[in-house]
Amino acid sequence: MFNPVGSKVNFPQLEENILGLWKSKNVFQRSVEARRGGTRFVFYEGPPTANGSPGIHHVLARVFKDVIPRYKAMKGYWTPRIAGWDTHGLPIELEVEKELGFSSKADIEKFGIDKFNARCRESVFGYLKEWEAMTERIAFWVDLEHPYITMDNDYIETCWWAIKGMWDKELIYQGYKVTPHCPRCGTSLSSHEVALGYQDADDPSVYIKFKVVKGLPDGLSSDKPAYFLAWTTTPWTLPGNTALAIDDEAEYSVVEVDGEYLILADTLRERVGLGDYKVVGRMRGRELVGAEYKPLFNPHEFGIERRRMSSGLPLQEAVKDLTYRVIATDFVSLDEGTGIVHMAPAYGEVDYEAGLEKNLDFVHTVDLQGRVIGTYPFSGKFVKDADPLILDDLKSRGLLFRSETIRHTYPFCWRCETPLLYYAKQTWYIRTTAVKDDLIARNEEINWYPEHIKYGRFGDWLQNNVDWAFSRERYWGTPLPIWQCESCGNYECVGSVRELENKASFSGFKEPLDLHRPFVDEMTFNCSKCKGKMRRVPEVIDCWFDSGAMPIAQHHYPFDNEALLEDGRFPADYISEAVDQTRGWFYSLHAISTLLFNRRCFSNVICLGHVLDARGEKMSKAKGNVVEPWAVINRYGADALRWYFFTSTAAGNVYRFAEEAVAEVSRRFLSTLWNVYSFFVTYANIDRFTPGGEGVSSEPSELDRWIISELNQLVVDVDAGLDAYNPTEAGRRIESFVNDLSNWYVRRSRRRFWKSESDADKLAAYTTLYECLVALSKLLAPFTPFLAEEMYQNLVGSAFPEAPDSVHLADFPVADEAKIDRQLSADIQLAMKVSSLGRAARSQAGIKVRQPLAVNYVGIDLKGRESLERVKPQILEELNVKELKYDSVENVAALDGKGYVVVGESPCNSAVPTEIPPELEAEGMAREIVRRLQAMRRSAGFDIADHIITYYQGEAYIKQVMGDFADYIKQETLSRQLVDGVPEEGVFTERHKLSGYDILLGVKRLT
RNA sequence: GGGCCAUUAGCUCAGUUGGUUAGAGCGCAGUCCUGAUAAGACUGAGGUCUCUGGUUCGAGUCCAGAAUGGCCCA
Repeated sequence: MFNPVGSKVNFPQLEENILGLWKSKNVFQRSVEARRGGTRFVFYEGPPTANGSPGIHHVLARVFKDVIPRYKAMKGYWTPRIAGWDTHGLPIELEVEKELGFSSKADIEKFGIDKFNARCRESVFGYLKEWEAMTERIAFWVDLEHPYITMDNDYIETCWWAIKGMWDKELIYQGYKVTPHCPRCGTSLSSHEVALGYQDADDPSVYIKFKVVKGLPDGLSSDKPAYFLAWTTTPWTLPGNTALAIDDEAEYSVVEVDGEYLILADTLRERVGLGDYKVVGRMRGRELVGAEYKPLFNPHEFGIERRRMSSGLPLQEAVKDLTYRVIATDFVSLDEGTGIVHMAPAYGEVDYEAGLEKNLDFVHTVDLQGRVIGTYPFSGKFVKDADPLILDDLKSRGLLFRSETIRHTYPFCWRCETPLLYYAKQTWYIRTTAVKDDLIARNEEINWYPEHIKYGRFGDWLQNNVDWAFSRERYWGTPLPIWQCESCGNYECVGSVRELENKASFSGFKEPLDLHRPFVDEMTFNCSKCKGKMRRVPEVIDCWFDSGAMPIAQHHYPFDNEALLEDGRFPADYISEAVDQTRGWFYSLHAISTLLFNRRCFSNVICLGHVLDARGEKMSKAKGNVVEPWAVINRYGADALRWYFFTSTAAGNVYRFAEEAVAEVSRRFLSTLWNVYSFFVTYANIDRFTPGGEGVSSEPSELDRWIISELNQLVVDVDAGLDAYNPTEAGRRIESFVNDLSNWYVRRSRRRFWKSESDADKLAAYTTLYECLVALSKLLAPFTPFLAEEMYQNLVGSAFPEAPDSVHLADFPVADEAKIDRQLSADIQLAMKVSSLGRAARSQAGIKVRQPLAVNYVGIDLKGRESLERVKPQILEELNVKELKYDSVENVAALDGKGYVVVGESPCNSAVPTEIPPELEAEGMAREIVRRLQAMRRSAGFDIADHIITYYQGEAYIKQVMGDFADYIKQETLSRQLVDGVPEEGVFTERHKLSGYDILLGVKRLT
């Protein structure tokens, strides 16, 4: 006997029970260990940070992370899954700063880096409990008891080892990077922070004249001075100017103004206010390239260093008549300004990039507090205060053409509202460009889902690879393991704790070991070159490096697990994260593994779309459209949410999330399946059906063979879908199978289950439906692990004590392809279509299906007739007709209006007669009475299997029908007797009017 | 400003190498069936396939441009 299953179900409650079962039986660990001998299937968990509560998008990622390993485990792979936590990084620092009310790095240093980092360490697991609860509740099976943690000493040590490996290959270097810098806080801001602080601001909008000294275009008299006209909104960057940029395709004009020549883009003459002046020459931009001009301020005259942007930034000697060149770049705008762009490589990212490419000079005229340095008249001023003084100076020298103000959006520090300066700072780089070809080649070996990421977003990113600026001037992170000699400037990179301890005159070690700042900063040793004191550089590293090093760092490679790279634990077979990780974790994994080993890091990756709100807009606290995952799970259950994520759209698309969509999934799919399951258990218990019992070697009916054929095809398709990392297709196939199972197989089979005699046909029906439900529980196990388990426990657990005691320990179904009958499948499909047409014809003729008809004509070709003939009984029953007759489509169409109603057109149509002979009308009446009696049984609260006595009273026609169809009525309603007379006292009684005849019916339960 | 993705019925989504009349679910209206019943079936209404051009005998599908939304960069 199976446990009784009601038609109503509380999924969240069911799931909580299953969680208890898994825990008590230790099912997750066993599902891994049971396959220990199998081929290893490696999953890498991209570590989330646990210092915020998990959102709905985390649920999406986690269920995709879950479904594939579950499937692989059922396919016999050994698939341990290790959890991980990302514990470093700016967001954590910012939160602690907020807690402490800090506004700058100076506050942190005053507070003490040790105390600050201790706070960070406490805060990183602020939401750990919630993360663990969520992970468990949605059935993401991952080993939470032994996670890797990026702040552990061992983890950091592997990062050091990796950095040292790159250092030894000369892939690490120090360079400049232009970053948004807050001069008050003294720190760079991340792009995320910059985005927080855009505001409208009034700034200067000035046109500056740069005097041409060489390369003046031909045909211009050299007796008049010529100037390049350039535009800027940041006058303070002008002393840092080292080049002018033009567009080499654009047309430039020379305009004569008050005895001077001004050069600018022709299309911008009008805008600049020179439209009415005489154009004395025109040329392509490329003709201007190489022309030389005199700097506005020669740095050597103001005590400023001039460096060359080649490797090492060599200092340049003082030059009295310094000139700079005009270069061509591809970012010169012809929509605003003058078409000639002022370039200050120290204060602009594109400027800096162009500087590297064109080997320009590099001049810093501002310090990190935003004050002008050197001996300018405006030195010592904050840059914004220096602006007007600079303009006055230029004006006095006749170099200011026009000066206005402009209102535009400019980034400000989100903490202190100070305007940000783009500022070139020293940064440590990883020379990823040195392995660009390898990065691209290794990407060839990765299967991306969706495919377009491979050569699109990710491939493009690799094609345009730039070196990885991986140092951060922060506190809570993996310290950069580079020490510098105080006296000779020599750098040494350290690759392990032991290496550090063994350095000459090493000191500063404190128990217990903590590789974070400030403790690591206190560790010093002697320079191998000059015996000077080596101190660690102040930077920590980008936390993307931490997470990208997880394949090795989680195993403390190579200090432990020396065989890691060869023992099947590398690379990953599978990872999955959302699409924003293409330049985050996907890249850091790929880059580190290519740099160190020139091997791919993962073989298959599902790249998920983002979860947006129902209107397709980003969820944000400000908009108040954030979906709380617990609310959804507590209402509909984790399976419903999982199924929604798997099947609602292709994994790479955005998800338009609405709670109602989860409700629909629950109704449409989970409830339908549950109904089938409940139906089966209810009747199987009544008939004491025992699966696998010795018994009648039953002859499966056409219908049974059909659903078994469909089932085996389903197994093939689901297996293929999951094997191709496409849970969406696989899930949708299951959905359509369940629909067929419920709406055709079960509906068509109902009579077989509730008929009284237990014959071979009945047994075949039970056996077939049982097989379908058990197979479904296994197919669904990776997708909806709770419902699958519930069904499995009841269907298999009770009948086969020797079977695995969890569906997640079972093997994935294997299709018996011999049972796939494509012809039969096509036959039934056609039967469904013909039934549909027949019902439509009845509907138009106004004849209900309960009314039997003598014949239904089907217009169809010969091949179709053969098909239908094979499944004829099903159609006769479905349409409630005595006979199915075939003819050509034309002949059937011709019946329309001649006593028939015809529906459909090529390739088939259907005709039903409108006249009903009396004997069929009586039969219809009998069925009508049966239906009323059935409804009354239910209203009276009888059990399905209760036998009854039926009372009736009515006119002669009713009595005749009751008599003629007595056997039928008795059988259908489980009536022992049909009594023509007044029901006894207390009998459930109803009065009906059927086709104009009054009838009184009573039902009495027999005990 | 650049790159990638998306845009198909009121809503959520399918739509294969270009090929007959563009489909499903939900919702809506109506009818039916019913001991799976807070399900189910059928019918109907609902589409300038975002827009503009192009290639082609033929475009939802290929190409170019634009718009809107999303993501990543700047």
